[in-house]
Amino acid sequence: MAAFPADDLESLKGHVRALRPVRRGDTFYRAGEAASRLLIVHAGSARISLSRQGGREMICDYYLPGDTLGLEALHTGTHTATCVALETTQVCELSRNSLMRLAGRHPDLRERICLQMNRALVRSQHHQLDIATKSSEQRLAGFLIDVSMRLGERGYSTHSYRLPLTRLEIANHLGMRTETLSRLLADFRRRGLITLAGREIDLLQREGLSRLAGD
Amino acid sequence: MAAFPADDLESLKGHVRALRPVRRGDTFYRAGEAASRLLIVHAGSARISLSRQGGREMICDYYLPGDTLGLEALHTGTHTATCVALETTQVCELSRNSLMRLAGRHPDLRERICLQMNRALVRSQHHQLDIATKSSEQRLAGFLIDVSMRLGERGYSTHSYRLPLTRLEIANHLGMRTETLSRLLADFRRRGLITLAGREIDLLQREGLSRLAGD
DNA sequence: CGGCAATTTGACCGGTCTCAAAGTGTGTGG
DNA sequence: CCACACACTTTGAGACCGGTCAAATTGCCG
Repeated sequence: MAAFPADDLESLKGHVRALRPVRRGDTFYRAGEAASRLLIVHAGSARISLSRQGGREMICDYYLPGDTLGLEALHTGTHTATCVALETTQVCELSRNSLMRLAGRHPDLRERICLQMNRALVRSQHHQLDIATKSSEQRLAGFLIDVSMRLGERGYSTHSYRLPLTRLEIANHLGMRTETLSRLLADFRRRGLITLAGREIDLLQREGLSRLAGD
Repeated sequence: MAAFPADDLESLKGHVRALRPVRRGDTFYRAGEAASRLLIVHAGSARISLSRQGGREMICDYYLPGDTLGLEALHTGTHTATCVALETTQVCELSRNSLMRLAGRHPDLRERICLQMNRALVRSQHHQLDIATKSSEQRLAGFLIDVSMRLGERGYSTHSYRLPLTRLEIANHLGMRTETLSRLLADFRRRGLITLAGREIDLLQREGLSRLAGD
């Protein structure tokens, strides 16, 4: 999911409104609610999740600064997922009405929106592939690399970072149990692939992890 | 994935070109190829799949008459998935150029395209959820219901139909092995939930299957 | 009708899950 | 600033689902 281009935000000036920061766990929107706006992450991070009756829930994806929240609901008008802040997070809002009005005048704006939706679709399909065909170990290695790359795109270190999700959230996102995740992390550490202290992680052997991830 | 509305096709007259039917196994496009057009299924069915080096591949979704093929590539210009006919299938093509040109003049056309992409995204996320949180049995029950509903939307019987995919393809789509699928189908039959002869299937207890599917 | 692909069935194995319990952080209120 | 409570994380033991390998059976197309 590429960042929302800065020049684009520029052209939206006057239509985008910065909201006050929210804290970890606060909800941006819930599945079933009417969707009235698009949110753009300014600082912090967020996750979207789906849930089934019965309590089972899954974190479909996570979002970093520059990413757009609420795309799933853009054209239906109703949210199909729930979006929650992962840490203290600030977003800007763009109302659906302004967006619709602007879309007519700015072909490149709607290009960008569609492009982001496109990327979300491709990401989702690849995650499907991973969950269905890879082992837990491969998925975890892939995840560590994925986070690293996305942080890298935003100018942060790709080698050493703070995990944006808790163990519970990571396990859930990868379709495994926290116990399994914990064991795998311990294993990676034992093999010298990473160092780990709480949420702080160092990728000691990117190559090794990439190879493990299996593509 | 809703069907492409008939009145919309009407308005596209002169821009949409019917292609000659292709047979089962023929490829509409491959991952990596340049994307120059959108395809709309007229008769028959198709599937899209992703693959990793190493041969592992996954069928992400399947498409029935009225569905649109190639959405994943609409804005990047390069296909990220491979699309293959499931049976003798006829599609209509709409070139990307015409589409871009038309999009300016027809706000509702781009609404529709985005809406379809939206639906594809939501479907993909839900499939993620299913693969990650449901048992093989639940996924299979859910799949049988899903096919039934999609056929129903198109005016076919929801009770009795011909499976659009082979066992291998179904298993792959659901993230399990053909052996597992075969055993589960045998089980469903033994329990009186379905009858099955080759690809012809009857859902004897929709309710039971729905309950099994778990939501 | 022959041959090959698709499907089914069986036996066994292994990766993950489940249940349980012990550690480790972390935030809040006193 | 400390201490307590509670959430998060780790570790262990055992069970089970689904995968793997192998072989028999069925079905389909030339």
